[in-house]
Amino acid sequence: MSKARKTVAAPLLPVELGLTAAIVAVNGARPLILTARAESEEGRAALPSGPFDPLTHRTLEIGLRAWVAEQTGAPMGYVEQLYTFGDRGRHAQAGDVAPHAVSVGYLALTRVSQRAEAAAGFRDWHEFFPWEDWREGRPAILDAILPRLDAWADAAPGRAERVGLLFGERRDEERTLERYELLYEAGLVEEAWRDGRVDKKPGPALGAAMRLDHRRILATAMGRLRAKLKYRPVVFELMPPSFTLTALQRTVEAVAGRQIHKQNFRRLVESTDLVEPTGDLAHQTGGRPAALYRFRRAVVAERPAPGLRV
Amino acid sequence: MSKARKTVAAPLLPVELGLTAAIVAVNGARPLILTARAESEEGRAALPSGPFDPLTHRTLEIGLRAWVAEQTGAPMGYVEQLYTFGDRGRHAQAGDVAPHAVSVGYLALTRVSQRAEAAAGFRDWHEFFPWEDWREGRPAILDAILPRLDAWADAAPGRAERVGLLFGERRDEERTLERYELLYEAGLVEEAWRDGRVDKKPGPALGAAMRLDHRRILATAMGRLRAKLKYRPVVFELMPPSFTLTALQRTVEAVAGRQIHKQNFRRLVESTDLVEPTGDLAHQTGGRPAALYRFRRAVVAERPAPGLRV
DNA sequence: TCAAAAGTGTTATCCTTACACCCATGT
DNA sequence: ACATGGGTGTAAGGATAACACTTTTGA
Repeated sequence: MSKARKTVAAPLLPVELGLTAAIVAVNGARPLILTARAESEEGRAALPSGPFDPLTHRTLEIGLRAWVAEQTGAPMGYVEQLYTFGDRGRHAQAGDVAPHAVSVGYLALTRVSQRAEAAAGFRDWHEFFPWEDWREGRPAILDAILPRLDAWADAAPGRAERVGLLFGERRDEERTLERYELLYEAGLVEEAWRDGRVDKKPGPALGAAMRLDHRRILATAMGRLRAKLKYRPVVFELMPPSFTLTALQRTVEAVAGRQIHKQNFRRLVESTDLVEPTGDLAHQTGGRPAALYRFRRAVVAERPAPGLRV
Repeated sequence: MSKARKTVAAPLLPVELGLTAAIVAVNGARPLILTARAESEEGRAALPSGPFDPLTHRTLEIGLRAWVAEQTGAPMGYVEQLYTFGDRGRHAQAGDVAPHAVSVGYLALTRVSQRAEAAAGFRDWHEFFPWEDWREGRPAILDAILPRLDAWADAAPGRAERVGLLFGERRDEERTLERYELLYEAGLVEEAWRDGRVDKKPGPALGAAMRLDHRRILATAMGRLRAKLKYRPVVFELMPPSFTLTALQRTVEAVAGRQIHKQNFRRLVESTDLVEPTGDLAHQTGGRPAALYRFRRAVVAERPAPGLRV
């Protein structure tokens, strides 16, 4: 604690900086992630990513918006920085061309039309995280996962508690990253043995793998989004201008990965003043027509933490 | 939404990457931030910062730990990445030598001995954020701040709501960054006119300024720490191995910047099983001796979100 | 004996959760 | 007429917030 007064003013070393985006949309009840089919790495899915060009872009976020608009043609509404990944493991497979590239991960929210979905490269995020969908109750795939995790947990103390906490009924839906990292440690996802960190375990790899550490970035995005729903009105970035309360609920459920009690959800939405009726009705519901609502942008200025504390 | 399948594989452009740390400790009732006296910029306080050297450090965090240990001699316990700042504004004053340096900000928690505090460069964080200390009720400095903010708010619609929401009695203590940024927008902090973004407003600058955007990083660190207290047992990184419940409360209050109801705090601590009695008593309390407690590390494995939801 | 801080008991209120039924429409 | 989803009322339980008083020690 003696020389704390000295600032290192040595010249910084150049590093290659990439920007990677987890662009999320919801279509009906399907949570979607925009993928770019990678040309290398055996066609594994990748998140769209591009370089940060400090000469043309004033800030990181401006750089991101620029090339996502260029690649997807759709402007992103909500954009939020997630995390900066500087792990050497990222490039274990990449031929060591750039063993130290640093990548800044972003979460972006957008809307997608019914038909543009597949054409644009959107895929259900549960293809990559099948264990995260508890909307129909405990996902069946856990019957395949838990025995393998239990076997791994038996080999060291403390592991069993982590498994129970992250994958049990009482799990916290926001801890998607920790769940993925646990599966990585346990050698059950392809990335783990591809990076050469952990030996391949017997049995199939869990979920579709992604390029580099993109699945980790997606896990981070999912967790952050699930957490953010509760205290910021971000769901509305995923909704069309007017929507029914059931559509809103389906969207929240798609993101949160679990069912929500209908009445309580409605009371919550009403009590928060997040929406107001447009006066119109939706008739294509299959049953009684539903009242249409729109987001009240004003709440953001009124309440300290407007969100849907489901 | 048409060409989303193409991954940009163009070579990344080199960028200078720095690591900046907000190293926090609490001494008694004083929340502290470790500063490095900057040699340039008229002796303004700076956060310790250093370059990321990709050749010697495997990850960003390892790089950070290495040079903080080197500079301060004290190993950091808890370390968490905050945000990556790539704003050109950072260097408006720096002579345009490196107009596009990117800096990764970190929050670190450490313990400080009674006497090492000043010698090591620790300063009360309220020197930089005097409006954040509501422990004795509404801070007096608001009498000087609010009229100036109100004047600024009168010039455009919507501003008054933001001011009320961020600086009123019902404010959210976690939104330190937004408060700082509002003062920046309003031209009331030195950084605002130093960066040339906003004209200097009449009246003194609020709080002590810091080098570059270090005060913004500190604001981010304070907000993140205040939020984290509530769902992770991070306070204990600031406590000695054994402590009284009152000392724990003082520490939480120092970080949160507000008073806590004694009985409710104690019940909360008990109900969460975060601590256990050591069996010893502290006699230097000035009154009745207090029971000493220690942190129960086991809770982390037991409960989904262990923290002090004050 | 008294100042100073430790430590406890109780109540009112709000929020969360759960449950079950009726309503309006398109087919 | 009936299937389908829209829409509501109410009650129990737990968490939170507010209150004031007793206890134990060092000086």
